[in-house]
Amino acid sequence: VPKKKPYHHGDLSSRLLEVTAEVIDDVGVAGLSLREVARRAGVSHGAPAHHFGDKRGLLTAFATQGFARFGDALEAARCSEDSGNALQRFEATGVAYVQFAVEHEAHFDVMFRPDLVDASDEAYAAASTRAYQQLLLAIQAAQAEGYAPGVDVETLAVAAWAKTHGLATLWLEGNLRNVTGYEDVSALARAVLALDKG
Amino acid sequence: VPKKKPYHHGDLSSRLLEVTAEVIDDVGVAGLSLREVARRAGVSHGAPAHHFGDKRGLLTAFATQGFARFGDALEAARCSEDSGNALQRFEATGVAYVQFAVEHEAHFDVMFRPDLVDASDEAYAAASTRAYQQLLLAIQAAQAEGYAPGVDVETLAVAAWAKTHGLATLWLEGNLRNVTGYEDVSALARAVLALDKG
DNA sequence: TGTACATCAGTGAACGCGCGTTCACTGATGTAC
DNA sequence: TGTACATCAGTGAACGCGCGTTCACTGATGTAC
Repeated sequence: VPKKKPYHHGDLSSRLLEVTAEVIDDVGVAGLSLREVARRAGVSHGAPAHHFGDKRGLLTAFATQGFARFGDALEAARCSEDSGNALQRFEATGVAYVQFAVEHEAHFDVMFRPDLVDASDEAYAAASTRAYQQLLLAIQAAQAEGYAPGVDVETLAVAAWAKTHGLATLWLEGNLRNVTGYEDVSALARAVLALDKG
Repeated sequence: VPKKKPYHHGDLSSRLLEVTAEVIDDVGVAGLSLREVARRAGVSHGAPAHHFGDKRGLLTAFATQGFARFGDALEAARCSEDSGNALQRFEATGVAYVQFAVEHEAHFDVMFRPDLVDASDEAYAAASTRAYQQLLLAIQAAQAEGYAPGVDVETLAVAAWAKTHGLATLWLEGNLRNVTGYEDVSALARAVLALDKG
């Protein structure tokens, strides 16, 4: 299948999203500007508006891309066949949550920011819902195998979400820098998430 | 004890901190500017620099104030005599964490932001350490009464912190808006934190 | 194959804006005698 | 009580900056015939 022959740049809108990640890595979300993104993409400062309308548009597309990849990562963990039972896969999904945040900090920093993003955007909503579904499915599977019998799924979901999201944000903000005794974030996440086994 | 007679305004630096909270409530941390703070305090735009040096200085003082109040709130919950045993007080401390975040959103939004704050500021470091101590003390007391025997305190602390911090941030960012069946955040927090009892 | 035309990606000048910071100053307050 | 002086809180003009957005445009690409 031959790629669509693009116009001038080739594939500017993808490239702008890549550059967005780089800029956020360098100067943070707050420091991101359309003009800097354009500059690094080697394109005039008006170009991004052509593809994304405005700054919010760019960030919405960026967050959507993040949620798509996030959903993939969670699904992969949830469906992994390495671990025998559903409870283990549930834990692995939680670890994947934290790992994704650390490995894709730029995306993660924008994904949950309704102040920066157009939350009513259809693609955005769909991608974030799909990611959340992975968490729910992992919990339901674990519960079907006897985990937390009789407890409301929604409550379990909030608990799992809070724990992983809290770990991720605390780590990214540098608040866990003093925690010793763990090789990396994943090891810490594994230890923390294993606590409420059974 | 008569109050110190102040200079012109009376107590401008306290007032500036109050106004900072109002501005953040209205336009978010990202939208905060020294000029707007000065404007709302009815003072020239150069005045804040006089008290706080620069923007980072203002935010550092604001975050420090937040941590001081936060520490008080956690300590009050940890030492509350309403609940009989240490495990209950540990849970109450967690609920207080979430409750503080929701009731003092402006402060909370700045407290954990090393990108906005001078983390090496002594008063800031002291206030945040003190708050963290409350969490540790609550856990140690619970453990002394048989909670999570043999588990590393640090791991327990990270788990508790992650859970409460995650709840708080998810709630504040509006991500738990769809969760039904709970009267308010505190009820949700209570349910979530009660899960890993025993 | 060649030509005329339509499309649309990207340009670059221009706009108006609010910001943080600096700095010489004013004038209110407190203090020494 | 009164006067001279020192302190310092707050003023306001000025600076230079980068930003988001708009818009008439250029010119490369694709298409119809």
